[in-house]
Amino acid sequence: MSPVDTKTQILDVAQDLIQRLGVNGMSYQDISDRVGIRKASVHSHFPKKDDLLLALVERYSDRFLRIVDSIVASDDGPEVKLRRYCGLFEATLSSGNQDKTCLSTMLGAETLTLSASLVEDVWGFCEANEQRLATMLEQGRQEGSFHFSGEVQAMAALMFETLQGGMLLARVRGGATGFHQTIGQLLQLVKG
Amino acid sequence: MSPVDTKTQILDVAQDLIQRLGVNGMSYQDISDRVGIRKASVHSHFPKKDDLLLALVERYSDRFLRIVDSIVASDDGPEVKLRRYCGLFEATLSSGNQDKTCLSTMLGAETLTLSASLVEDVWGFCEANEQRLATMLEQGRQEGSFHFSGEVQAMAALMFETLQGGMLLARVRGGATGFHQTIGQLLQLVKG
DNA sequence: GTCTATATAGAGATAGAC
DNA sequence: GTCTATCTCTATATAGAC
Repeated sequence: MSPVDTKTQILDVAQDLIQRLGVNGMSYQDISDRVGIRKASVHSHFPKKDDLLLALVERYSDRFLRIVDSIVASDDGPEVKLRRYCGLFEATLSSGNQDKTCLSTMLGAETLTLSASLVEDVWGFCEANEQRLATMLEQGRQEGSFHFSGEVQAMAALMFETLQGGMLLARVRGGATGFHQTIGQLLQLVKG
Repeated sequence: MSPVDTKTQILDVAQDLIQRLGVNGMSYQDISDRVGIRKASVHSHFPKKDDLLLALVERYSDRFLRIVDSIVASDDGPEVKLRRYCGLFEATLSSGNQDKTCLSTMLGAETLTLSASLVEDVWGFCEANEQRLATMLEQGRQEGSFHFSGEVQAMAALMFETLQGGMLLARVRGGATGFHQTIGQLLQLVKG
């Protein structure tokens, strides 16, 4: 077994490709080229593309939510927590080969071309994020540092949607400056 | 010439397919099937896929911004203007075969697989929308009905990003209820 | 402008040898 | 697990007849 086993390498490469090009903009050939194996070998690990995608979303969701939960559970104040949470998306955008969106952003765009179970998993990831956001917003309200109007749940959903849309637009604009500005604006709105 | 000429039919069908499935989820075959002509005939109108896409974005942008400008120029109050503007995106989501995103949302996701000139046109569309939003927000501030904190330009960008992200998420959720709620929340934040 | 026919390339996927 | 080889389908695109 190499330092990183092939299955992991396949997932790593696939994730990078999908976050940048989308599911329908990437192929098994692209994966095998980068991993340095043959297309058939990729199929032996993930027979169908949907198998790969399901495994990928599960891994991505677990990893991401684990980090989010560590932020929520930390003893930072609510505002710092929100900043750190938003920072995860900024980090995604600039990581690796650059210009990556959140996996759920890309799969969200391609929803109508994906299997029902995959969409369900993406939905679960989004729901989980909104729940974590709602928790942080609730903490800030009770603590007295957040003063936004409207329901906590609605504000959480809005924040997640803004982050998703912001990542898309950052790539169209060709830079992360606008996305950074949006996050600043978002936090200002939350503080009220 | 039929009541609707073929070139227009091609653009109509292509737009519907792309707004739902994306550029990379749709083909010339799909278009020709629905228009009722042969694939080669589609190529005679738009030799390369990029020709079709450029024509499509131009038409979409012109039409959409024309409606937006009529809203901006109307004698409605700033809040009604914003509501009407957001209503355009809600209408898109529910129109025709349902589950459509804004064209720029879909092309934004696929940015890294598209030609530079096409991305530039998408960028222009987004910029134009943010400008119109900034105008409406500025009017509301001067009139005294909007009290959000932060720069007008930053708030305009945030609004557009939220609408784009909201359309994506609406499809993942399988309904427009959440998107409608988000627009309500957005307007509440603007009023401050 | 639309058609038939075709070129070329790439997709996802499987069989079977090593 | 990885390979070669192959299957089948579909993609974009063009040539040339009607």
